[in-house]
Amino acid sequence: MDLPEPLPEPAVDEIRLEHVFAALSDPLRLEIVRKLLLESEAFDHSCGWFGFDRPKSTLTHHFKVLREAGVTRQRQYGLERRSHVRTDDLNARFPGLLDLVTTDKRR
Amino acid sequence: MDLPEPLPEPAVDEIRLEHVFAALSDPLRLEIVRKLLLESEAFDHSCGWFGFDRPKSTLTHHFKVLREAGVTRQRQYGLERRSHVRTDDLNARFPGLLDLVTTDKRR
DNA sequence: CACGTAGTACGATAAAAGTCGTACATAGGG
DNA sequence: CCCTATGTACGACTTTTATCGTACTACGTG
Repeated sequence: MDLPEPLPEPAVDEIRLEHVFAALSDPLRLEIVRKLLLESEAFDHSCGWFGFDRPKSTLTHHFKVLREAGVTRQRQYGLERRSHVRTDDLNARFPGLLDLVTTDKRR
Repeated sequence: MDLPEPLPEPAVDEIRLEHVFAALSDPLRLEIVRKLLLESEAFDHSCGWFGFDRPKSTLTHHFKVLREAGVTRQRQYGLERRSHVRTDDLNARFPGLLDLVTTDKRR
């Protein structure tokens, strides 16, 4: 089955550890990635799904930061732009990193 | 053998993942931690040891950020303030994170 | 076609972070 | 005592990041 082309993103070997750390150092983006990992492994989600109480322009900004750091992959489905975590790529490059995100205890 | 008291630092269970990510998202601080891990596991080092071409005030700032995030522990030895990575604490809280720092390939 | 929706680029603003010079405190040695 | 060295707090400046409103584009539906 053909998927739409992903939006521009770094190649696997271009993903920089400090860029990934920077992307995940914001609490909102950390929560986005955690939610993607824990609650939606099988399929993508558009921006609206996350239920964050933020203007769309703010969420657009954060999704772009995650994509440009190489943490997420985004594809356009008609009106919707869906994201999921580049789990295989990140596990190849930084094994265990995503486990830290899912197991970190929140207040 | 008595060591000097560490400078103020967060308790193990107060260390926040996003604070650690933020501390390690700066290339200079990432390099400081990597160097501490790879080249000096057995003993502490003062600021001068790292050989960074930066003013002392800049290095003081970065060492403080690392300590306040809970990544490093600093102790005062006479004139010198020596740092090492809180390896046991970080491995307990975020297993595998420090491995990512040491194995990350640099340009 | 019109309309509603998703999502964006742009720009403005505010906040945060990084850089570094300066003057200072402290420690240690002679 | 003086001198040197380590390292800092403070403040100023620059850069980066976060927030969000606005106007817009593109898509899907009727």
